Amino acid sequence: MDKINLIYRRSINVLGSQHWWPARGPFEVMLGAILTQNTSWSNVEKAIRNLKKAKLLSPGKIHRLSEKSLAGFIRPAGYYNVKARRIKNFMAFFIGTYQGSVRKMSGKKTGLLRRELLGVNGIGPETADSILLYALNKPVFVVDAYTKRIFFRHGLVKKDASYQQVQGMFACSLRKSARLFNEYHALLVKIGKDFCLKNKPKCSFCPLKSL
DNA sequence: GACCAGGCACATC
DNA sequence: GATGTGCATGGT
Repeated sequence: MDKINLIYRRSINVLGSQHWWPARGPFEVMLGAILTQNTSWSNVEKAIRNLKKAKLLSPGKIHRLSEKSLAGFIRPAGYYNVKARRIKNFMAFFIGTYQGSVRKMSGKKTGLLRRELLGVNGIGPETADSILLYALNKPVFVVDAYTKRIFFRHGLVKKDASYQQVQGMFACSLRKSARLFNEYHALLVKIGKDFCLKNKPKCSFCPLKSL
């Protein structure tokens, strides 16, 4: 068995199923995907809570909200001015193209939709793929900083590997399943947070030790 | 106080 | 195509 499958098997055997994404419903997931850019999820939760408390958790309401006002609500998530602009850009696209309907958006072919998402200023490959996988249940692998770091330390990719290169590796080795991609990515984040830290890796406790 | 967190766009060479 | 920089809060 190849190493990519081996890492998955070992991770899920030791850590168990992770039950991602920690948000309620596809719309919150899409919002969270932008809010969590280079930011911990606990801060994202605070931002979403603020919007929820103000009863603003809908595409139309956020679309009508001023950028400045939105920035105030999402402040705890950091980069609040940039993210407010990015969220507004996304809502304009979501409402303009799909009338704010997750069902309509989900009906589009995955490849085309990915291109459209990447066309929105503020949505890059990871955010687009997070939306596709975690909000719309499309079989697209999400590559993030943890994924790259773990795979680099296991000698599977070069340090400067591109997003596409890493994503391609998964596509080659794994069956194309949203459920599997979801679980695998969630496990990598768990391992990244708990063991594969940036400067102080705790390799001796890592489930992937000796792989 | 330093370091880190589920990126991205933009400028510059 | 590669490399550098700004964006910002909150937890450890």
